[in-house]
Order: sequence, then structure tokens, then C-alpha cells
Amino acid sequence: MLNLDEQSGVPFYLQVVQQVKRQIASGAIVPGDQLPAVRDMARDLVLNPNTIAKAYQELEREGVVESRRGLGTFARAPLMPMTDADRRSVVSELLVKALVEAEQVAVSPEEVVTLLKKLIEEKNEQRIIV
Amino acid sequence: MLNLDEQSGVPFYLQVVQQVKRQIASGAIVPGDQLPAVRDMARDLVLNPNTIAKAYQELEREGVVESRRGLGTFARAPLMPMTDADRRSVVSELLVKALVEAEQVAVSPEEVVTLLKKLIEEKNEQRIIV
Amino acid sequence: MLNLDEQSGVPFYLQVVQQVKRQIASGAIVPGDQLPAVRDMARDLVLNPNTIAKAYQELEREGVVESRRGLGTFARAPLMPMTDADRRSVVSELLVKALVEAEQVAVSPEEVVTLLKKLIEEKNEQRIIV
Amino acid sequence: MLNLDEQSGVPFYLQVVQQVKRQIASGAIVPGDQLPAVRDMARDLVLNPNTIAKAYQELEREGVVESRRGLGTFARAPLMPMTDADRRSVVSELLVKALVEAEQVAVSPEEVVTLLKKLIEEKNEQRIIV
DNA sequence: GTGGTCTAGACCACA
DNA sequence: GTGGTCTAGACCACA
Repeated sequence: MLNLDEQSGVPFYLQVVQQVKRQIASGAIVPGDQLPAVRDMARDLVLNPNTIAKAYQELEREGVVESRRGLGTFARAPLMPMTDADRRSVVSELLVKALVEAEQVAVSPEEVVTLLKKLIEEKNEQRIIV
Repeated sequence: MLNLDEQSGVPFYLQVVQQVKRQIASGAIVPGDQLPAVRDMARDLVLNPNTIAKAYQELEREGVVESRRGLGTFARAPLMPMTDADRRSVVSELLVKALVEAEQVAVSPEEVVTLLKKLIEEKNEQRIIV
Repeated sequence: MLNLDEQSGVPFYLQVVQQVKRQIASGAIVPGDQLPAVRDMARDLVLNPNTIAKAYQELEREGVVESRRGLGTFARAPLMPMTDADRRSVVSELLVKALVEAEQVAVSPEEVVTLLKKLIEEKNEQRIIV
Repeated sequence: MLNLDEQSGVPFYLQVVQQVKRQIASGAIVPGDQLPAVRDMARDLVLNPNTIAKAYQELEREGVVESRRGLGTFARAPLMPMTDADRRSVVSELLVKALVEAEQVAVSPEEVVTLLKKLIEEKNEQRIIV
């Protein structure tokens, strides 16, 4: 599931492009996997189907996915698969942001760890329920 | 120390305003504390002094700081001090982002916790060295 | 048309702010009227556009005007419209200054009246010519 | 009688210097005339006697007045006596200010003349009464 | 030293 | 075209 940031100023279609590319590069989406239909993803993200179509076209132009008429859109092998280090550094970058922010609002690193664990727990519970 | 995000599209002066406000509201900066001189913060953040001056003037207009010519700029008592819950939720928001991102690049929640701890350790070491 | 006093020690941007406020409060500028573009007024007053921009931003902050990017800056309804008495007293204050000065340089009140009439005539002629 | 402008930012002693010089240059004060005693002028203007003393010293340094111990301070012949044109232009300058201001607050030139006449009348009445 | 104002000129977002 | 932000650098008032 993608997550869009309305505040960022980055066009929605580009956010979709970037995130799908990252999911493929990281291995979260395996080559051959079918991507959600344009209309389905549009509904999920509450976007206009044209926006998703534009994203898929861009992804195809870049060779990241392959659209087959009547069949759907499929992930291709990533040109630049992410190494484990890549995948961790993507996450680390955001964690650093959280740590810096924590420092600014006088939340100790230990508390940050506690918060993170709590969030993970909550997420697991949600999944079980759903 | 503030951290600027060039990508965000938010004007630098506003980023400074927001972060100083948060530092004061959260208690990380105590009323009466002197803020860095305009030129010093400009040098640290690699910005033009005018940009910091604009930020400080906006902060003064909002009653968050008090600038005295020839003396410096000082934090005032925050109108809306953050509660502990506020302070945690600010951090949690960013941690959620990191978790979502982790899922997209197929990094497990456990790994995220490990990464976070490692980052905190590294930070502590840096401080000791410096 | 505004007139700036370089001697006064009052920052130019503040002089612009004060004069525009007075023009709006007095009814000389009607709500909805478009103010000159930042660059135009800067050229007319031989000031840097930044200085006018700063004045307009201050005016917007005070709710006196509304700036719309790409469109222009427009007068809003004054919060404290001037009464006729206000408008006269503003002028009277300056006339008193002229009378006091006249006394100091031994120019009689009658001469002051004559001077004033002459200045008005000259002004009318200028307008006709232009 | 001098008139001080607290807003102007010009030091009081300098305002006194300037106005006395103008009074002498314009002929409003004739060479040989005695200026008010330091303490008298200080009382009238609600200033510290030191401020007036400083002004008189500056005037003497410039050769505009002559202070004789035990006697008082006296006007000397002006180095640059004002011509009639000078005297009128000093007043005209202020009248132009009033006219520009009038235009800004939508007061017609005719009204300005009326206001001026009224102010002169009022002044005359005050004098008679006093 | 401190903050405040200003010029000169660039680039951006929006319409 | 419009206003908004920013750099680079100067000069000022105040302490």
C-alpha cells in the first residue's frame, strides 16, 4: 500500500512512480508480480484513475513495469536492485529525522525506542483484528 | 541545532520559525535563553543572514521571542506549551513514516528497532568524540 | 502617489505602510482598488522592490490589503475608517507646523495663506500640462 | 518659542541649535537680542538645563551667539542671512507637505486653505485672551 | 559585538 | 504579468 503526502508538493503521480520503483528495487515487489489495476489503486488512494495511468505509463517508459493490454501491469526485474544496505539506509534516513525531531522537542532517545516498539505492537494488533 | 529540508518546498525562513517555535513549546529551549545570533545561525545553516533575520522577526511578531538590538534574541514563555503527549506524538508521526517506508522496502519492524538503536549509539559516540 | 522623507529616520518600508494605511482609512483608496505592483511602486519611489514587498507584506499582516500571487495587491475595507474630523486634523497638524515655522522665520500668517494659494495654483497648472 | 519634535529622532539639543540658527538667519531674532536664560528655556521646553547649555555652547562654537558670563547669551550677526525667498521657501516646504498629506486623505486644496485660515484665527484669539 | 534596513539582482510559483 | 523567497553584501543604531 502506497502512502501519499499531500503537503510535500510532489505531484501525486510522481509519488506513485517513486514508491513503486522503490518497492520493486527493494524486493518488496518481485518481478512478475501484478500491480493493482489502475482503477483499484485509484480507488484505494482516492485519486483520479488518470493520475495512476500517468504513473504506470511513466513506469513503463522507464522499463520498471510492463503493461499488457487486457492482462494488467507487471513488475519487471529492477535495473538497480537495492542492496540490503540500500534498504536499510532508506529507513535510517527517516529514523534520523525522527531522532533530530525528538531532540528538538526534548524527547530522549530511549523514549524514541519505546515509542517505536509501541507503534509496532499497535500495528500488529491491527493486522490480527483485520 | 536546526535541520533544514531543501526538498520540502517550505521556505527556509518558515522552517526556522517552525522549529524554533517547537523547541520553545517543547521546553528544549527555556524562556530567557538566548538564541544564536543572526549571523551565527546563518553560518551554521549555510543560509543568508537576511533569511534568519526574517525568521527571527516573524518569531518576534508572534511573541515567541524578543529581539533587543545590540543584545540579542531571547526566548519568551510559550503561549501553548506542549504536553508530554504532544511531544511524543510529534515524534511518533515520523516513526510511523519510517515504519511504512520500511514495509515498502521489505525491512522488518524488528530490523527497524535494531537500526534505531544503532543510530542512537553512533550519535552518542560522535558526541563523546566531539 | 506616496512621498518619502529620507531625513525622518523612519524606515522607507514603514513610511509606505503608514501612508497606504492612511490612504485606505481616509477613503482616498477604496476597498477593492488594486495597489501598484511591487515593481512599479519601487520604480516610482526609486526604492528596491524588496522594500515595497516588505511594506505590502506588513500591510497584509495587518489586514489592510490582500495580496494574491499572480494577481496583485488589493485594498481591503479599513478597520478604522477616518472620520471627516480625523482627516482634517491630520492636515491641520502639518499646517500648525508650517505656522510655527513661519513665525520663527518672521513670515506673517497672511503671507502663509498667500503662499499656500500660490502652491495650489502651481500644482493645478502642473496637472494640466502633464 | 521653540517647538521640539520628540518623534523625529533628532537630539533635542540639536533641534534647539537648528531653530535658533534659523531664527537668527531669518531675522526673527535680531543681532544683539538676548536669548532666554538657560534655566528659563529649559523650564519652558521641559528639558534638562544641561541640554540647553549644550545647545548654547554649540551655537557659540559656530559663532551664531555669544555668551558673556554674568550677562547672558546674545545673538550675533548671521553669517548667512536668509533672503526673503529663503524664508518663504522654508515655509513653502512645509505647506507642500500639508498639501500632499491632504491629497492622501482626500482633503481638497480648498479645504486646506479654509483650515489654515481657521487655525490663524484661533491663534489670534488665544493671543488676545492671553 | 547585536539586530534592522536596504540595494541589486536572481529564481520561483501562480495566473 | 503578479507576489514570494533568497543570496550577497553594505551601512546603520544600539550596547
